[in-house]
Amino acid sequence: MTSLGEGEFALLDQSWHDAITPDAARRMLIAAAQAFADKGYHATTTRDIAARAGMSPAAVYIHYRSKEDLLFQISKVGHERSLKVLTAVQDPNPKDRMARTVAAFARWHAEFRTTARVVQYELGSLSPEHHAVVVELRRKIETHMRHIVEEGVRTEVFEAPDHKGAALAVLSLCIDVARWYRPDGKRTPEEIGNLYADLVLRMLTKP
Amino acid sequence: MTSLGEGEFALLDQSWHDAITPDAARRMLIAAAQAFADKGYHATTTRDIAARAGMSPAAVYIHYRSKEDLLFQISKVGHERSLKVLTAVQDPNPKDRMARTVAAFARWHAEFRTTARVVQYELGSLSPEHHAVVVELRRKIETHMRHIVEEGVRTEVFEAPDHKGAALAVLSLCIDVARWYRPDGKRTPEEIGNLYADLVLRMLTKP
DNA sequence: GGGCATACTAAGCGGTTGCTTAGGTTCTAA
DNA sequence: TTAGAACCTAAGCAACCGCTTAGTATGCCC
Repeated sequence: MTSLGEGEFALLDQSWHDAITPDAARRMLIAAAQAFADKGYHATTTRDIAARAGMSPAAVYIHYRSKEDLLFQISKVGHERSLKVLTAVQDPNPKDRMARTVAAFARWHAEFRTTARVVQYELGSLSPEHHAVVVELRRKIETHMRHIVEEGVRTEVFEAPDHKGAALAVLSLCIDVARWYRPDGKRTPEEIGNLYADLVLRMLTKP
Repeated sequence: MTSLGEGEFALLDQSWHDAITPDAARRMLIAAAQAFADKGYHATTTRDIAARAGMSPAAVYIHYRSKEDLLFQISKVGHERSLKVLTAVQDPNPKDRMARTVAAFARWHAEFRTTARVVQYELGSLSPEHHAVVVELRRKIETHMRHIVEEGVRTEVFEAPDHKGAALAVLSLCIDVARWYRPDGKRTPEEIGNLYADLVLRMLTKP
């Protein structure tokens, strides 16, 4: 329901710069992402997207096949980004690895809340073929988190009766940041990441 | 995308029995709740709701002013139910109180996933007036959880540098159950409640 | 300058949307 | 037996949807 405009656009424009060209196509995609995050995919019209991008309704179809294609591009690249953020951390210490991973993943869901909301809440609107592509990326995310939990349990620093359930809960906690985070709130994305890293370590660490 | 039909309908019908009469109005509301939970408010048509309830499209408007009115009834009663579940637990021991509250709240979000999804993910589709009503109920939910955290911190069984942040994280964890829970999964709502109660106590308890 | 690809707009088409209207059926009670 | 309330349907209206078509402006190579 809220939009920050200038500052948020600049952040997203930079974020999508290497993935989407030319400029007009990227502007259209960012406009779509903001509209989808704000009102939801089905409540957003192609005229709405075009207006946000400062172009005519027909301009959408020069760069994209359909409204659903626009959603798929955002969802696919968004999922790839969040997977990259999750897997980027490498640390020999299981506790440090978990803490840094959770901090980065939770932070991403706050900082790139616009993209994250589309990634997490609009998968049901994808076509069956596109849905399958995205589900595969989500499977990788779950597997990776489960491995971090299991590494900690194996080295006896973590304690979890249900590895998969614990991994799911950790991911769930981070993902839900995209739902409640507001850019005008008093916690910065970095602070949220640190708070969550601390909470998760408490949750998992063997006493 | 999945629907269980018979069994789920019976559960919801019983759940809404005292709040919505007559029968036809309740059938319509349950049909709407299932459709909204399944596909989202904006992707659901009034013809779709009527068909699920086994009636003609015009029948919707005998019992409800508009499609948005249907959403408001579900959202309002749903919020009241989840607040009641949260506040029902009374226990002199802060740890037991938190454990039982989290277990009940998380369990509710699994068991009544259909209602919970509408409650948690469709607030943005309410009219400004109806949105305000629901936001007030949400404020009460947050306040209540913060008080439970603060009671534990005061009696020195919990440890949390940021009371409000911790309460938000606990609620967030429970709420997100509505997103990932599947009735055909291997964990029962009760098991999820117990798992989550354990995780939250570990998160908050002073070592 | 001429030929041509790229990027865009104005206008609008067929289909769907939320909702209304006019009318019919069933039930209760005097 | 009949008046009237409650409940439901068939048909359809105005507005809006995603998307297409026909045509225009701009830049680039020869």
